[in-house]
Amino acid sequence: MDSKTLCLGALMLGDASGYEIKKLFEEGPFSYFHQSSFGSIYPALGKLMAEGLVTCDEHAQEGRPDKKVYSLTDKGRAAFRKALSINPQRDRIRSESMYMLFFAHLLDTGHVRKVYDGYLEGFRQNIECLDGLSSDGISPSRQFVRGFGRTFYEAAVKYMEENRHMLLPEDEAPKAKGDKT
Amino acid sequence: MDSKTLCLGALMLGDASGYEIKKLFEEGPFSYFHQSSFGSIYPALGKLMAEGLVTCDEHAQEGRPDKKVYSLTDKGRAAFRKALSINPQRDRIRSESMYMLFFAHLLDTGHVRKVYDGYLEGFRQNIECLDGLSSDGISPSRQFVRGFGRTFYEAAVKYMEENRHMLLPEDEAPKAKGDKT
DNA sequence: AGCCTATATATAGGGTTGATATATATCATT
DNA sequence: AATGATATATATCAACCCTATATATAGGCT
Repeated sequence: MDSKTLCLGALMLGDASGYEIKKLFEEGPFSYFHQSSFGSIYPALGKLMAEGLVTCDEHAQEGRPDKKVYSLTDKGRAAFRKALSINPQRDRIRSESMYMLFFAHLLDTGHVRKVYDGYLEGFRQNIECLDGLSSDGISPSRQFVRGFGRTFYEAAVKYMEENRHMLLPEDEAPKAKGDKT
Repeated sequence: MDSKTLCLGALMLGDASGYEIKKLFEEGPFSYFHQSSFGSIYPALGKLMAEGLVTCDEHAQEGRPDKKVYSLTDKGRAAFRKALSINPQRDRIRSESMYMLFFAHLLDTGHVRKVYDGYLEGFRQNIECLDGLSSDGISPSRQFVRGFGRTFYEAAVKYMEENRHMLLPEDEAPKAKGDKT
């Protein structure tokens, strides 16, 4: 799914600037299952403009740089639907943490611990973020996707809490004792 | 994590050709959490050779093209450990299926159904694949990662089976009745 | 014959990433 | 005062990766 389609989808949620679109992929609803960077967003928006799929209003702001707010045209909305009517490609995942954990037996224990705990904490934070979101007025689709993400994070936390001993066997005994006192 | 490091890791599992390395990322143990393509593997192997991190033996084969089998040098092993001792970057995920399901309310029901069922079936197949693998002699690290993947796929299947009504409400009633007869 | 599959190596063009630059501000620290 | 951090904004570049393609060797199917 190319960046043009990703931007079209972002604008389906409402008019937005390039920066705001980036935020949707970085911290917003898309961040859990897709990504896109400035280097691809701005050229994509330019192309969408050239193709008549979006329009752009430049707004001056106080205390901030000017802002270009992009809107979908009818043509853009139609193009978006069309782009989403294809067969989806397979999910693509790149996890450096998981790659490192795969080779944990070759790595320094302290480093494995750091990677492990950082990864686990990341999942916990994702759950917190999701739980802090309002579900007022969002579509069932969006609720579905959010719930899917939450399910995954919870399963990850649970698995990692229960199976830490597989990678960090020496952490288990002293920690369990500490908790009991 | 660049393709050089990915190839070094692949060779930690044993000597391999470029094609075999690709297979590790396409269908093998790495396929669940990383990816790498011919377009990056072959140039990476070339660089690793130039840097003295791998060596390469060319083998003639019967009925098949010649095969270049790459091996790690000690220098390559050390470089691999070093590359894995950094802080991992965040996971990167791109899911066209999930992106489409996010916008399911805007799409044709038949298409949503197809995406949904295809996605669900993909998770089921991943579980089958994992279950068909032997766990003889693999490291705890590798078992951990495999178990993590399985946990995720199972959670995904469960969630999708239980929440299909959110995206395909009209599918629920007739199907449930069909099962009861 | 053409197409598909599998095993193999290799590459080109296009797209993406992460870093960077610039701008406008505020705040905190040295 | 200077520096660094943060946030909001637009924009770009070099390096990297992906997809598609080419080629080779073979077998199977239409």
